[in-house]
Amino acid sequence: MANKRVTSQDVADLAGVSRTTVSFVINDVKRYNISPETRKKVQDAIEELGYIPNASARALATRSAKAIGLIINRNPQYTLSDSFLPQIIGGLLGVVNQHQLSLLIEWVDSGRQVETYQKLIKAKHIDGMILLTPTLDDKGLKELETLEIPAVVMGELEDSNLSSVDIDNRLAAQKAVQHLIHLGHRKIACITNANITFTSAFQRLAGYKDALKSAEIEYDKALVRQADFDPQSGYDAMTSLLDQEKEFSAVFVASDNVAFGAISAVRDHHLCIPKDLSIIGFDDLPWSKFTDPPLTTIHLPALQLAQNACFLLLEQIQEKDSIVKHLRLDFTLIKRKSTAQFTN
Amino acid sequence: MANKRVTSQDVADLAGVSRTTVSFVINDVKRYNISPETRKKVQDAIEELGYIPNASARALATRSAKAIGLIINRNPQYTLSDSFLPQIIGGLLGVVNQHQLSLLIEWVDSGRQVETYQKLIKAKHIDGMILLTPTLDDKGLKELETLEIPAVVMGELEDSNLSSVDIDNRLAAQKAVQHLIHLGHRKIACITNANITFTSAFQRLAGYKDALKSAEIEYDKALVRQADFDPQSGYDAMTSLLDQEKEFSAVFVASDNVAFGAISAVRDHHLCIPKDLSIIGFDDLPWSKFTDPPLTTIHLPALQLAQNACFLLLEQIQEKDSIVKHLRLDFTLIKRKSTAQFTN
DNA sequence: CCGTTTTAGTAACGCGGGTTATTGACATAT
DNA sequence: ATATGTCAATAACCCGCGTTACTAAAACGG
Repeated sequence: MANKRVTSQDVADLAGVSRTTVSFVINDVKRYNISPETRKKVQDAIEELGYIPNASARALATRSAKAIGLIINRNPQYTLSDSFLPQIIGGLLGVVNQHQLSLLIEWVDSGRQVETYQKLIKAKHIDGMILLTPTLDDKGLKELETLEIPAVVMGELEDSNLSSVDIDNRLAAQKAVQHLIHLGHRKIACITNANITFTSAFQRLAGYKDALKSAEIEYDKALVRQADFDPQSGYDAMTSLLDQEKEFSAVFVASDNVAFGAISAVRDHHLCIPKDLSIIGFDDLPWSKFTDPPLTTIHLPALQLAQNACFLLLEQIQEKDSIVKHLRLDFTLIKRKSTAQFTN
Repeated sequence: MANKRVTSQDVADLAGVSRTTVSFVINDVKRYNISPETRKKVQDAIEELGYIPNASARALATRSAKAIGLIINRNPQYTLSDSFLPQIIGGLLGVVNQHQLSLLIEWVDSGRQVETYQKLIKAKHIDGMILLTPTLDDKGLKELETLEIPAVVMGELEDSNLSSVDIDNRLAAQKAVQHLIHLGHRKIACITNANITFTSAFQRLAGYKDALKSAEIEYDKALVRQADFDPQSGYDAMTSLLDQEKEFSAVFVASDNVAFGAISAVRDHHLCIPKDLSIIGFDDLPWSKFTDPPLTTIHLPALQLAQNACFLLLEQIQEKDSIVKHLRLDFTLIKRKSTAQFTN
């Protein structure tokens, strides 16, 4: 490289002051008053040399990385079709940039969560982390609690000491299914968004059951399928439902992404939505209003969830003894055209 | 924090050796032979203390950050509905993890690219960067060339010294439109994927023109609209096309995401795809086969593009004088159900 | 005019780890 | 027995910056 590195010493030399003074100017240390003239001299020198402090050196000296990590707890293949991720990243980047931080993305192999979390934090690559799509069987999360590491989970955990941000998945799912019930449906199938080791899948399924129970409809296992995040799994699940004898007039699909595949399967069975079959989704992805028919769904404030997760995390990082919080944001039932009154 | 930091000195003390030896063991420095016994002692000590080297200190000493950056050159709002981003991140994470690196995500405000690039590199936050969705008017890119910074562009640039990875957008677009022409269509509209300051939009539009030209069809500006990445803009563009007098029997939409909105608009005009109107997309997103009707499109190997971009970047980082390369991966025309023979 | 306080700026150390030059111990050659 | 050459391990310095403790000069008060 032709352009050799510029250090704060170079700035100091050019400005005719000490390195300490340069540091004071840069970090705007109030306690030590430095005269306007020297301040100006330093700033000019910085400008002239195009000096930018070395992040690693800074991190080393201050013991803080000025970075947070987004931890994706899934096999990458699932991530590929995740229409949710961009929104989360967008939300995080907004906040992170505002605070002059960096965003690191990592994905952890299921089964080696503990090591990965430890490595990230101990290496001081990041000051804290935001955990995506937690699973019930993640032993790493338990470990995290004891490690006293700043962390926020995007999702709901039962009796955990980790802060979390999410909507009330269970309640939202219940509302979704109740919407179907209000429309007169009694035989309601369910396709989960994922394997029920994922807490979101578990809770949405629980909400489905709640709704049935409160309407005194018997839960029928034969009407439930587990999908796997992507449209293809939704297609397969719906096909499986339609190919069996069981009758049903509506389906609660616990993710729009999955629902998209499910709708396609319905079409291939030459059934009409919502005439023959009502479908309600979950997530309200950016394209959900453009499906055919436009998808009735639960709107989930993805951007705000991400932003709030970030705020919570920053709070934790700054004050070491901040309280654990479980934020619940509001969801909305968006009625579009994929659900209709039950007609026999 | 209860758990105080473990340094290499602690390891050295426990193992009864010097810090230097610990370093040699960790980095497996071949030149200095250390006896199996001491190696074992050190490794045991590392294990016992759960020692993990501090990333910042390491970066400082080695002058390499062990991290690369993914630079998103767009306003975050556009990113939110980008079905492409997860695939790119997935591809990058795979390679990056394999090489024990970290992935940083940044987005740059248009207009301040230069500062942002400089800041990232000079601060040594990252060793190199991958630039997404370049625009023709990005002065920062020109600057990058002179800075001799490891960088790879995902996209095509004309006469640039920066390495790049992409498909041949222009040719692919041409093939797409030719497919329509082969089906007998002559009046073919076009909706770009984005503003044509984005090179991908510019080139796909150029391919569209190429195809028309080689079939001796006159280019008609009235049949062209610019979209803006997301389905909504596709909906608006298609609506605008349909609402004017001009006739057309097919549309080339330069992005599936945009096409998705466009299809919705067609439906709202009570037209049938492909009977009344053929549509061909571009990108082949994970859900494109589930649209109604399944979308004929250009498949773009997103994962491989990302992986190759990463490989190229790593090469550049390792050997400082590696040659500039412009990789062109293959695309495929995926014929599904949204295009049909022209019938008057 | 001299002690005291304030102000402006600096020397020096530490953050944690990579790396070079050097040492001392031991084996080999003369 | 002395010189020469390995080998294993280490002392010491460097990376670039933050920060504490200290100093010299100026301002102040009586």
